[in-house]
Amino acid sequence: MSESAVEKSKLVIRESGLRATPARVATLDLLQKSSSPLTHAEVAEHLSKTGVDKATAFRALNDMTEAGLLRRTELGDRVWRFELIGEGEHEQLGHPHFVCIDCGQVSCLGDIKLTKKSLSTSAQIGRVTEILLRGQCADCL
Amino acid sequence: MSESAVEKSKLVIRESGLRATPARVATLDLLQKSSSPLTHAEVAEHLSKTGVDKATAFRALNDMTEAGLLRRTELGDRVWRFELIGEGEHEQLGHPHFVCIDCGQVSCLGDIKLTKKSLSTSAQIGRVTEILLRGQCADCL
DNA sequence: GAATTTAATGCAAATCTATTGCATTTGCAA
DNA sequence: TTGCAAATGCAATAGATTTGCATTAAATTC
Repeated sequence: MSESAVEKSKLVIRESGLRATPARVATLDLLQKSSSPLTHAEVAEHLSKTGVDKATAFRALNDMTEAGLLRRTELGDRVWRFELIGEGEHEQLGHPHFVCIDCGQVSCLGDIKLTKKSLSTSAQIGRVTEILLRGQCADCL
Repeated sequence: MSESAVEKSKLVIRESGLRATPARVATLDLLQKSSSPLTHAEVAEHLSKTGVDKATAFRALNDMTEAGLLRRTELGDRVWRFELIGEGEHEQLGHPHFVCIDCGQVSCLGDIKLTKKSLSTSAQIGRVTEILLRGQCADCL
C-alpha cells in the first residue's frame, strides 16, 4: 500500500473519532483490498504477522464497526464477518450476500430485489434492511 | 398431546432410522406446536422439566436434523434454530425467515420471491436454497 | 416375555468463537 | 515535550455447542 493510502486510512479513522493505530490502519487496508467480507479469524491471522494480538484485532474490528467504518454481519456459520462501508453507502443498508453452504464462500451481491408482492408482504412484518441468500455456489454444484 | 399423536411421532422417528426415545418424541411434539423455529436452549429448557440433559436435547435435535426430520438454521445471532420439516415440504428447500435485529423475534414467511432479474443474477452465482431477511419487526419500528 | 445387541443418555470435561480485566504502552492534543 | 485518555497485550472468562465414556434402555430375536 502506498504512503498516501496509509495517510488516508489514518485520516478516515481519526474522522470517525478513533485513534489511528497501526492495527486499525492495517485492518482497514486489508478490508479495502478484499472483495468479500472477512472473518475476524482471517483479519487476526493477517495482523498477527506483525505481532498484533487477536484481542486487539477483535477490538479494532468492533470499534471501527461501532464508529461506522465497517459493517458486521453473521452469515449463518456462527462467525462474524466484516466489510468496509463504501464512501457513498448507507451505514445501515448493506448489499445482499450469498453464502455457499458447502464451501462457505461468501459473495457480495449487487442488485437483488424482491418482487413487489413480496415487498408488501415483508412490509407487514417490518422494515427489511438486509437480504441474505444461501445455497450452493457454481463451483459446488 | 394425545396418545395417538405420541404414537405418530414415534412412528415418524422410527421411519427416519432412529429410536423413538422420550426425549425425541417430546422434542418433535414441541416443535410441532411451535409456529416459528426454536433455539436449542428453548428446547433444552422445555425438556429439562422432565429431567432430560441439555446434551441429550442437543443430540436429539442434531440427530433428527441429520435424519431429515428437522431443519437447522442460523439466523444471525449465533444460535441454531430448529423447525419441523413439513410432510410435503422439500427437505432442502425451506421457507424464508425474517429476523428482527432489535428484539430477535423470528418469523416464518411464506411467499417471498425474488424478481426475475434477481433470479437470473443469483443463478450465475449458484443455486439459492434459502432466503433470509433481516430488519426491524413491526413492534420495534 | 426374556435375552441380546447396540443406540441413546447423563454427566463432566472439552471446543470454539468472542469478550473482558488489568497493568502497561502509545497516540495525539495542548 | 508532556500528560492523559485511549489502545494494547496477555491471560482469564463467557456462552453455545460438542464430545468421551460408563451406564441405561430401545428394539430385535429367541
